This record gives sequence, C-alpha cells and structure tokens, in this order.
Amino acid sequence: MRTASNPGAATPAVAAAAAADLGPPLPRAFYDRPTLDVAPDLIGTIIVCRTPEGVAAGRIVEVEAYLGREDPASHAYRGPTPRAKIMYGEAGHAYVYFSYGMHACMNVVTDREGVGGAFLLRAIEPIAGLDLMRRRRGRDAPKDLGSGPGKLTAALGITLAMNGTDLTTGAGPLHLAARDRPPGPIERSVRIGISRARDLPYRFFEAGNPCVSRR
DNA sequence: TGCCTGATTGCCT
DNA sequence: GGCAATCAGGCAA
Repeated sequence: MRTASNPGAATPAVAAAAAADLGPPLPRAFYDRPTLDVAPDLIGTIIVCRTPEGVAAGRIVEVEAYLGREDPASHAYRGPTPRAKIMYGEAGHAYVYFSYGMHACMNVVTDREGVGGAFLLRAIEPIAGLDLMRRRRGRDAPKDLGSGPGKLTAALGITLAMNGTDLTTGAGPLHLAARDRPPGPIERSVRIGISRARDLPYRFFEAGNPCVSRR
C-alpha cells in the first residue's frame, strides 16, 4: 500500500509533494461518461484535499448516483438553477452544497455537459492526514472520520468555497487519483435519506468495508 | 416576503 | 428510536 507523509505545518511545496505522492488527477475522460458507467470505477479511487493545514486523503468506498434532469431526487431535477448549474457544466468538476444548515456535501460531476449527472460522495476510508482529520472531526477511530457525506467533507476540509473546482488539473485544492489497490466486491442498494425516487438502486459501496455509512 | 423542506449528524431518552 | 440544530433553495402568495 502506498503511504503519504503529512507534515503538521506543511509549506505549499511540501503539501503539493504529499498530494502528488497519492497520484496524479484522473483525466476528464474518466468522468465524461454515462453516470452509471462511472460507478464501478469510482469505488476505490482516492480523493485528495490540500489546504493550508495540510493534505488529507481517503479511498472512496460509498457513492450515490444522481442522474440529472430526469431524476426526481437530484438537485438537477429542476434544471440548471443557480445552485445546480455546476452539475450541468463540464464533467470532472466538484459540486459542493450546504445541507441541513450545517454540513457541506460533495459531488463529482459526470456525463456530458448539459446532462446534469453527478455522484454524491457518501463515505471514505482515511489513508493520509489522519491526525488532521481527527482534529477536524473530534473523533479518533478511522471509521468515524469519513463514514457519511457530511463527515467526509469535515474530515478532509472541503468547504463551499471549493464548489466548482476542476478535479482534473491538480491546480486546485481537490483532485481524485487512481486506485492504490483493487477494490473488494461492489454492492448496490437504494439511496439513503431521500424522499423521492426511493426505489432506484443508485447507491454503490464496497462490501464489508467498516467505513461505509450506516442507517 | 414568508413558509417549508431537506442527498445529515450527534446527542438524549 | 426520537429529535434538535440551523439555513439556503424553491415555490406559493
């Protein structure tokens, strides 16, 4: 398994080196496909967040697909409103929104421009910057750091200011890197916490991983 | 302008 | 298992 250093008071250069150690950004073509086609490839990839405090990263172990204008559970359902316009833009960008008045939730935009497809990141398995994540979360156990959409943004330091970040350049604070190892079996289920289109099996997760969210 | 709902979390009983 | 915290987006008036 690949490891990454995480110096406490990282200079930008050190932070960049640490982020690079986790792998270069996945290319646009990874995201620019039909949303459900991306799902099996997304589980096990690594999300890296670089802030002045340092670098934090985790394996993505749970996601939910939101298909766009035709999906009643998606923020994109009502068309490209000011909030949803990022989802209608170019694939490979981050859509970060404010949930329940207190949490940031992060999506990655997929599919062709104008479709509105995206994946909500629901859980990560922490792999770098654990002490930083522990401080941000006020929790110690790795499985408590990223086992939920609001938890993982808090742990990684993802904020609303990162909405719209291009994940493919490596220039911004966020990117996704290729898997460091093959994922375990991927299972599907209905999506969690929604009231519309409850029956669609668009939640994907790594079976047996303790960092998957509960409910 | 005002009301209601929500892709959540964590604490309390 | 119940519920409060807390606020922006979307829609009705």
